[in-house]
Amino acid sequence: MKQDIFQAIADPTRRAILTLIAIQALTPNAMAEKFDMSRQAVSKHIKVLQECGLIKPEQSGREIYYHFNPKKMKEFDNWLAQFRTMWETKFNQLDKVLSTIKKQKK
Amino acid sequence: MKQDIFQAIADPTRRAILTLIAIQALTPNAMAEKFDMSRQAVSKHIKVLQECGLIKPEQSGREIYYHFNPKKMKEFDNWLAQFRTMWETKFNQLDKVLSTIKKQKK
DNA sequence: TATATGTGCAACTTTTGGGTTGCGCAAATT
DNA sequence: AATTTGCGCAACCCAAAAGTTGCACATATA
Repeated sequence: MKQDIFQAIADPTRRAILTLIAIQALTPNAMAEKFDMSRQAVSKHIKVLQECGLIKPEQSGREIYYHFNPKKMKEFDNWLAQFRTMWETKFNQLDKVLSTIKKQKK
Repeated sequence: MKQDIFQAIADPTRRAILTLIAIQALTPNAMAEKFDMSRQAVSKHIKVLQECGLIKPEQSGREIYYHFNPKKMKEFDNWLAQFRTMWETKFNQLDKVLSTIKKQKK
């Protein structure tokens, strides 16, 4: 099951994980302690995040440190770019488009 | 049921709707024709998008044109901002953090 | 006024997703 | 060598979400 980066971010726990490990890499157990949640539940979220490339594992003995992958997160930024001009321009172009459609109907 | 903007964006059909109406406002029927999907299914997605404020309805007789709300989308951009510095800096700070943790363990 | 069209709402079915439990394995500890 | 610890994997349960069907209602059109 190939995971989607948008779907990965939809879950609030996974967003919290990303915010945490953006500061410092953590093991699954360490994450589970931060949230009031079982290790296995956290592990499932880790799997989703890892499958879509948002986090990367780093083995250290029997512990695994997961760290954040900013490059993958940039894909969001790329997707958002198509809308960015719309909130940056004070002059709202949507109203223009809408009225244009209405005129065409007449 | 208050909808979450992250969850709203998670669905590929809803993202397609946003991309479509960012260009020009559309009615539910017009959207359903674009996708291979029933009007009612599209209407459900519309409801989700509307509840979280990403789109706004504009009544015109018996038709309803839904248009994109860029301001709401900017909330997503705001959340993304916390990670932006990480992919902008060429020098990857994560490796530093990771090695720091390892040292602390010793 | 009768009919067609565009829409939302509610009930139902099917699929997906988050969480728990139980297990096995490998690395550390005794 | 035996035990503890950290982890992933698989099976299962339950809640939520996506899609379908049927309906009601309001606005156009004949």
